[in-house]
Amino acid sequence: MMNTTKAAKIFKALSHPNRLELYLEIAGNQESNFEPGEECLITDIIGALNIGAPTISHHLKELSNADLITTERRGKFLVARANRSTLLEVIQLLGIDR
Amino acid sequence: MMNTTKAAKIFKALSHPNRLELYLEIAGNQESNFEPGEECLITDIIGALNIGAPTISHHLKELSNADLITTERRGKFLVARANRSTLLEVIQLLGIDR
DNA sequence: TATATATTTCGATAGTTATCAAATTATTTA
DNA sequence: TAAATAATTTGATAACTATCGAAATATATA
Repeated sequence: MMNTTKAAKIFKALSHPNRLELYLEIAGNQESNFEPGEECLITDIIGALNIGAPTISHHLKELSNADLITTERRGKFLVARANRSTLLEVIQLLGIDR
Repeated sequence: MMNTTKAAKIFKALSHPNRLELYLEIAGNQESNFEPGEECLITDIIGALNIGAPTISHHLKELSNADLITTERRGKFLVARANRSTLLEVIQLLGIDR
């Protein structure tokens, strides 16, 4: 269920430039490929963003805790996917459509 | 212009439960009254939320810095109004509509 | 099995911030 | 003008967090 506490947590997850960039990278890669098989590989993102792997790991956990993404290990790699529904719910709370 | 830095700042402004509550109070009061004269009086909010006036003042400044609200002094009182357009812009950045 | 690669955990640090009490400023009203 | 009300500023503190390097773990591959 969505409430202000949960919503604040979601916004917090998106409140840091690097972490927001990370989320957009994950959400963006997802939408640019229609194949379900072409998810976002974290190892590629680490190269693109200018922060170390430990920090990426930390950020991923926060995005995951906020239900903004899901992650899945595929062999040696980590695959991330964006949860559009979480974003939709929190936007509804803001009542932007009224 | 909207970019990730600006967007992160907006999300940060909404990332604290009390401040989000404050924003929703401002945005909510606004929509419940159609008269432009019936804005949201801060003095009423201070009674409703469980935090002191200095903290409210601090939060208002952050919401204002993020362009989420505008404030105006009316005599002894402060009046707040929500900026819907800022919210719309940041939602567009998230690409939820694609 | 030994090495290489990908990610996470740990420990530490520097910077940020939500909150309050006290004092101050702005405005109205008695 | 004096007192009351509304809001802000100041100064302090406790809690949080983004980041890193180093070490540990997981997995694949030579």
